[in-house]
Amino acid sequence: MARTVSERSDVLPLLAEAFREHGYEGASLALIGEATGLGRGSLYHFFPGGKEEMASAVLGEIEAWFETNIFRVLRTAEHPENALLQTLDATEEYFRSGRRICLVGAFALSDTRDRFSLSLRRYFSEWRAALEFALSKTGETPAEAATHAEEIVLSLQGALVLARALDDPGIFSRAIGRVRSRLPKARTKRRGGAPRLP
Amino acid sequence: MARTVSERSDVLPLLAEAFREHGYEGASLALIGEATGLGRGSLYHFFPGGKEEMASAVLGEIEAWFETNIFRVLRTAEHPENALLQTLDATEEYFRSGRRICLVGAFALSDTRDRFSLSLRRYFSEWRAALEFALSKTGETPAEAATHAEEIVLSLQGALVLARALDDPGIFSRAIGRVRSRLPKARTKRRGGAPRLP
DNA sequence: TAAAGCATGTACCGAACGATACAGTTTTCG
DNA sequence: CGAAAACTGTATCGTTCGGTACATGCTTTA
Repeated sequence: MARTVSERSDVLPLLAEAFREHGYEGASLALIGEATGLGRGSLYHFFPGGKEEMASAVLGEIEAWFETNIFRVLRTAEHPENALLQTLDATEEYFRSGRRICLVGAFALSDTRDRFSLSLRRYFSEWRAALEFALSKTGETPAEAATHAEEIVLSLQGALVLARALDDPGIFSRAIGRVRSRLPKARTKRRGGAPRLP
Repeated sequence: MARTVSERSDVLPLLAEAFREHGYEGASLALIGEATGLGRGSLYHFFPGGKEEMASAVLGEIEAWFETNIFRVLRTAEHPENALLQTLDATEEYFRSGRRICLVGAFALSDTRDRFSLSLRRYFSEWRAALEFALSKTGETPAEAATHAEEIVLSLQGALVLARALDDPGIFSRAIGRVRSRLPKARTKRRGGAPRLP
């Protein structure tokens, strides 16, 4: 009765969506099975550790995505001003302009926080550190950069909460816009090398 | 086997604490019974509607507290600048300087959002509206006041998320401080009567 | 003090939970 | 081809879930 070959990585997005919609406790195995199209057997084949391993894997993939598309970009950019704008765009797209919640933030406010505290800390502190690094490269003082970075992460998270509660994604877009407008201005002079995204 | 007379209002804070710690789904009746010291019988005597009514009552009490201590103060203050500072202090105290999460925010990010969507909307929109009103009375333009109010609520919520995730209450205190410093300055001149704003 | 009504603890219910066992089916590869 | 490995659906485990029933005892009224 086996079906076509599935890969663990294939079900991760579906799994993530299920946890996003229902939370850790709320996502029952029946629900997860429905969301992924997999039976309990398959689920436990891919994730022997059960529900906890499923959530852990989802968090891992989220971290990996942010590491690739946000943190690394901020850390390695030649032009930090452009990198900041670029990662802000990527963030807005990732959260579907406020229609999608941050699973990490949701976990942080739930009682699953303790279970995944390491992942949660890493996610937020890396984000903050990467922003801080890029901001300080734009010429902000260490103190300014630290405060500014913290405020950016916090604004995005708060905007997601509010957007969700008021069912108004515009709140998130506006918050992103405000963050963008407070960024150090990018140099207008474009050097000949490899121009960053427009 | 009855014990001393309890009042419904007596158990609400304990109930709130249980929901804060474990979330709606995570707070089982066994846990709630333990937290409140009440058996299922008493619980269902006070809250015939079961768990949903318990959570509803808790949200109601939270709303009432904010209405009294925050929203009304902002709406009826003679000196909005002072009211803003005062309610900010009250907010910091309420959230125990970042050590306590916002149950309403937590609910907003969980799958219980739909169940209590009305309460969640009311809480945040009243908060925002009250801030907006007070800010516009300080002389901010309607557009400025609206944006500013939204940003304050959002910052506080985001700070609570971050403080929880990073286990660093200081994040919340710093955020409050930043909000405070961006408030329109209160007039130092104190007139005897009831001074109106220009 | 006796009746009345409220408050409470205990036992219990069916349903759903997370998890496991296992047989059956497909894929892989020598 | 044929055996080993990978995969998946079903049945079922023991537990816990939210919720109910009810007898017992306390507090209040008279």
